This record gives sequence, C-alpha cells and structure tokens, in this order.
Amino acid sequence: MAAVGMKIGALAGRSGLPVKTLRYYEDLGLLPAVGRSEGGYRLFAEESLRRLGFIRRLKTLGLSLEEIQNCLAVHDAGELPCDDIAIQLGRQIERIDGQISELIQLRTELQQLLAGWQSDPVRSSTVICPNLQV
Amino acid sequence: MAAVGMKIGALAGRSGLPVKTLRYYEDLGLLPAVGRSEGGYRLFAEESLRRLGFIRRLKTLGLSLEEIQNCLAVHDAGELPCDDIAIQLGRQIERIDGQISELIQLRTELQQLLAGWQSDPVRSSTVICPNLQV
DNA sequence: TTAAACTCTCCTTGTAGGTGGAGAGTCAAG
DNA sequence: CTTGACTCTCCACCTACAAGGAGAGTTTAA
Repeated sequence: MAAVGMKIGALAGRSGLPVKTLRYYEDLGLLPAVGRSEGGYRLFAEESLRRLGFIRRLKTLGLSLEEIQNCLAVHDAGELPCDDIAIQLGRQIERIDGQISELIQLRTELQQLLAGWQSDPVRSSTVICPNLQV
Repeated sequence: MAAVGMKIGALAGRSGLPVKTLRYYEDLGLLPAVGRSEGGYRLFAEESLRRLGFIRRLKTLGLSLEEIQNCLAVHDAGELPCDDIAIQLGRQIERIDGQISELIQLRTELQQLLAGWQSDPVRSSTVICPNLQV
C-alpha cells in the first residue's frame, strides 16, 4: 500500500512548483498535508496535485491566495456552508461572468490589432520592439 | 477650448483610482500625460479614461503591469510592430482562450457546488464559516 | 491678496507572494 | 555506519504594486 503519501520533493517534481512554495501554501492552509512521517516530513496525497491545479487555475484568473482559500473552503465543505459563503460564491460566479465578457472583448481588441497590421505588412520590423518576456 | 486636458485630481475622480496610483502609472509609462501645465501639473486627455479601463480589464485578468505595458505598446503602435510583438500578441490571445475555458469550467464547478447544497438545506448554518472578506 | 485646495518630488512604509540560506534532523544506498 | 540527498524550522530578503507623508510650489475663489 503506497497510500501513505508522497514527500514534498515528489510533489514539487510532479506539480512543477518549488518546494518552498508548497511549504508556503501548506503553512497558509491552502494545501493540507495528509499528515507527517515519523521523522516529521510532510506527506501529501495524490489529491494534492488536483488541488494545486485548481489553485493554479484560480491564480491565473487573478484571485488572491486568500480568495482562493475561500473557494477551497467551499470546495472542501462539499455542501452546507453558511450563508456568507453562499453569498460569497454567488459573487464569485458573477465575477467570473464579468471576466468572461471582458476576456471576449479583449480578445476581439487584440485580434483586430493583429489583423490590422497583418493586412498591411509595410516596413515590417525593427520599428517597435521594447522589453518583452511575458 | 477645454482641450488642454484635466489635472490628476479630475482623472482620479472620474476613474475612481487614487491620485497616487495615477502618478505611479504615469511614472511607469503606462499612462502618458499629454503634457504639463505651466506650473508643472500633469495634464491628461479624455483618452486616459479609456486607457485606464483597458488597464483595469487586463489587471483583473491577472496580467502584471509590465505585461500590460506590452499590450499597450501594441495598442499604441496601432500597426506594424516587430515580429516579437506579433508572436507575443498571438500568445496573449491563446492565453485568453485558455482562460475563458478555465473560467467556464470553474463556473460550472462553483455552480454545481451552489446547486448541490441549495437542494439540501439541512442544518443550514454555523457549520463552516471561516475568514471571509473577498 | 491671501487662505484653502491641489499638485509637485522624494522618501519611507506596507502587503502579497514568494525565495534564499543557516543550522539541524532524517533517510537510503553503499 | 557513514555519506549525500532530502527535509525540517526560523528568519531574512526580494519584487510588484502601490499608499503615506514631508516639504515646497501652484491655482483658485473669496
């Protein structure tokens, strides 16, 4: 039975996140360990990988770790959280709808820009090329 | 002719952003002023409001100010940036598509959660109610 | 023409989200 | 049973994105 859990280095390797960050998340309560080994090593479940994916997803959407906490609290509860959380969750969904709208608008803007100059490839390069490593 | 531009306080009032933040953005080059008054006061165009909207939109999508800079550089150029920027922009659009997908997925997850407990309003409150002020 | 409100620059501070390193304990392979 | 890799805690430091405040100059309305 390999059900005991993996150590932090293994989780780091599989998730792509640095060990430091995982410890940081665990300290914040974002990423609970299933327990500790005899020697005091954190042990994580497979589930942690899925959880990190969820966190990553929410992070790229611009949520703070604290907001992600709240989402995860709901997620972990599975059901019957208090009213505050329900309201909270409703707002989060509205926020998501707003973001989707904005993303679509932004996508249109960027694509128009892209289309705009592709139809006119004059004086093609070296005109504008500032710092970029997005 | 009121075409001279508004002072920073007016822009703050109309955009809802603090004066400090506007100065910060201007210092970074994110929000160019049309110029300075005789007394050295920054003067902003109406356009700045639209620009701040664009910035806000990108910010809520989790882009850093530096990334926003790059988008604005493209935006300002209007056309013919160098190849790097074109590639950059293409990636940004892909990223947006990815984000839209993730948002939709997330929305579904949250809504299922919401629906789940609303159909079973047992032991309604005080069970879970951690720190929340999102 | 002067007081209040606004703005300037420059410098410090604060918060979020990590990152680095010291010093010590634990584990696995040889 | 020792050596090297891994992990622990604790504390300092870092970057991004501002917010606070001092001290001085500018504008405007009474």
